[in-house]
Amino acid sequence: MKNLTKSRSEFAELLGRTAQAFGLTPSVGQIYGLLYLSAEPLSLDEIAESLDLSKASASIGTRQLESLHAVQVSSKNADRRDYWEARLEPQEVLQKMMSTVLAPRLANAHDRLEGLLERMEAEKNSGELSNSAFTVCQQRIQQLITKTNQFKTWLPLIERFVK
Amino acid sequence: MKNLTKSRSEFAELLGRTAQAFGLTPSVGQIYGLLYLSAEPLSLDEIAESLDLSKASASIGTRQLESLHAVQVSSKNADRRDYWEARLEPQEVLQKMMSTVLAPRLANAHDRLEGLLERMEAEKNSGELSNSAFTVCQQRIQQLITKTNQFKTWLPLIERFVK
DNA sequence: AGTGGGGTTTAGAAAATTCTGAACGTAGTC
DNA sequence: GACTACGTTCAGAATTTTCTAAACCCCACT
Repeated sequence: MKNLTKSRSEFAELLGRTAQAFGLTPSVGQIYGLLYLSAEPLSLDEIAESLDLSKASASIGTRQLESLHAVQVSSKNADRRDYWEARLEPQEVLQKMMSTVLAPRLANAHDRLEGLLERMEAEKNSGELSNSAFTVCQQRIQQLITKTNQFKTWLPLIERFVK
Repeated sequence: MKNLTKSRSEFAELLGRTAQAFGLTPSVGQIYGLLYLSAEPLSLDEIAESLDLSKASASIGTRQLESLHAVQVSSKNADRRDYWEARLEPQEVLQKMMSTVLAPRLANAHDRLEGLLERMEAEKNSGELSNSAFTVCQQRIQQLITKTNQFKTWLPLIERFVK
């Protein structure tokens, strides 16, 4: 990483690993880390240069961060470059991620579990699954469905906490 | 996956992907999924056979799940095999993960940020970092530290919610 | 003490993910 | 209407993660 002090690039790497923990790529986290400590907005080339990334990665990364509302783009006039800057409220980024990433996944999981229950009933009827095995499965999956429903209810509450 | 009905192996795969979202390996999730729907405890060989995994993966996976309190091991007498069964309360597994995985990471992140601040001050004094740039960095990292502290406070509260 | 059935370890194979270079599209400028 | 400076796309290279096979250890039984 050129162009950055040791500690600023260390910060970027820290955020890179953090991003991974959230299922994002390291470079996305690094970009956010870079912008988060930057006094002014940076162009794509500056980002790629500072973090020693290809422009391609920088482009993909910034767009993804934008879709997560973690950064915003602007343009200095008389310059056709895009300039990127971090939104400085990590809580809001987190909140957005919860509603745009976590919530849909939860809904998806819920649907899959429902579908699974149906297919298991079919397997019971066709004899592939013994009655007693089915009972166990049904009961446990039902419990899981209930829990995901509960969690869905709590999610907005947790969001407000985090904010 | 031999030995399992279509829907049971689908459930295992679903949990495999879910596990990845939590930073675990797919096989770990699959094993939990298998045990979660199993009426009786299973031996290592049965797990490997059912999920089409090597015994090595099964061994590593079960041990990791044990450390997360997601499964427990027992032995039928007159049989030296280990028999594994799922703990059926996913909430408690989640809670345990929060305290054993999330909390230490938070603490670690906190320490790193503190260290970073110090090193940045040094960089300012040595002239590597301009005064104005330092001010921005300091302020923003400080904000981050404050937030992680807040989050640390909330964590136990959230844990109780999830349970 | 030797044997066999169990679990664990680990070097490296396989798979999955992430990143890059090169080609492309587009809009502003001369 | 060619040129240039920018962002984007995508095939495949590079890296990282995950899994496996084989060697190993340990204990129970003989």
